[in-house]
Amino acid sequence: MQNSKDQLDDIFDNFLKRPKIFTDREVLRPDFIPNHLPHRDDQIHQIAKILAPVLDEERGSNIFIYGKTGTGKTAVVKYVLKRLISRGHEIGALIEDCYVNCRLVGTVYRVLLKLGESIDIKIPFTGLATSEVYDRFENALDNKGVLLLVVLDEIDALVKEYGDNLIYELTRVNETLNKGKVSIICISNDLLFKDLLDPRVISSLSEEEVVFRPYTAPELNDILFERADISFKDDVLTAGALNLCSALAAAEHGDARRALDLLRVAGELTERDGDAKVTEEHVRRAQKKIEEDRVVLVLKTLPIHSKLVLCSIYLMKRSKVKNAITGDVYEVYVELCNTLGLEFLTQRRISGLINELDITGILNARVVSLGRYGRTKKIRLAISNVVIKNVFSSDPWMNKIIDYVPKCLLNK
DNA sequence: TGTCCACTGGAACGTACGGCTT
DNA sequence: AAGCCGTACGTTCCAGTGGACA
Repeated sequence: MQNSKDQLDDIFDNFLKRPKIFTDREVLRPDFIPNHLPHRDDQIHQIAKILAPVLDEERGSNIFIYGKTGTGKTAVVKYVLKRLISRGHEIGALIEDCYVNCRLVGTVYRVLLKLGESIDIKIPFTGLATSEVYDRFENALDNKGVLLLVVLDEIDALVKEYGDNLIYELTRVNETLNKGKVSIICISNDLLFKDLLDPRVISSLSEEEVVFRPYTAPELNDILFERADISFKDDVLTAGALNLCSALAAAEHGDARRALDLLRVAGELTERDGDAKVTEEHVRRAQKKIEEDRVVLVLKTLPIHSKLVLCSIYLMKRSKVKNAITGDVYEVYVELCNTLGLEFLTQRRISGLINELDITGILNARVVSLGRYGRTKKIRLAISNVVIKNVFSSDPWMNKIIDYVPKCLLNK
């Protein structure tokens, strides 16, 4: 006991004595909005000009913003809106904004709920018809006479799932309201997203379009340099580490979020090791750690049947089955369910779950035709056996079957 | 060249649940 | 309490299909 106390004291002492790396690590978080956004002056000015009429309490044009992840779309919009709203409030204009990430919020109903919250109306999180929520929102907006700037981020996710009805209704609000007004700013990662929209929606929504090109490696370097300056202590970050972060992120379609993540995690690893400087080696380890952490999180939070499907493919790979196809995976899956005494789902459902696992990047599933042996999916694990074994060994259900040898594989 | 396999994937529908309005 | 609503998760049905094989 004495021994472990001494060890603990050592750990705490070392922690307190370690070289300090960060002055403010929050600056490197993806949702931090800095006071200066390098290489985005054009977009900032463009959006500001489009929205400026709002200060006269006139409706600004709707805006459509495109660009891949980590190109600064969200940061720029939030930055401009913050400045615009505060200026508006200075001169007593009735302007409010509401930012909604459609992918996180998930459904049309909940988007409306968020919009309602932003103008202080209370809407129950379930129980009402969507049209009722819409009416309440519209009435409240008109009563208050507010000009609302609605930002619908990752709008492509919502439209793919539920269609463009919400956008259509919102673009029409201004026709029915007397006092209140709405300006819509849609942000999409998907450049082909417009094809999904009704022509009427496109015409009213695309009054103005702003495109965000990916950052180049030198541009990423500038961004990282500015952030590192306020987040790291002096002389802690080596130039090599910073350059490597930009280069790695530039290779991944110029994703600034990715670059900042790399830098933050590299700093955290340096701190944990008690090292004095962040080096290229720390950045390389950070890259590995980010990917591993993502995979482990996905694996742990998978629903039980998805875990069973994944486990089936894992067991097949371990039994040296060369090409896992849907029908065989299903056979193993059913056997695992029976072993655990669980009800099994239909093959149609499992086919869908395999597609979902493919999207997360844990699997590669490719539709192939085997001629007269039919059409199916060839399925491969995209992560190592070791990771699956480790994660599933600590899962109360999966650890019962992680070493199981499926009988249906014995004669294959 | 036509057949036919083993699925794929869209669509409609069912069920359970929490929670609203009346 | 009854009736309705949105959401999540699943089933059932079925037309469609790429390409090996006879």
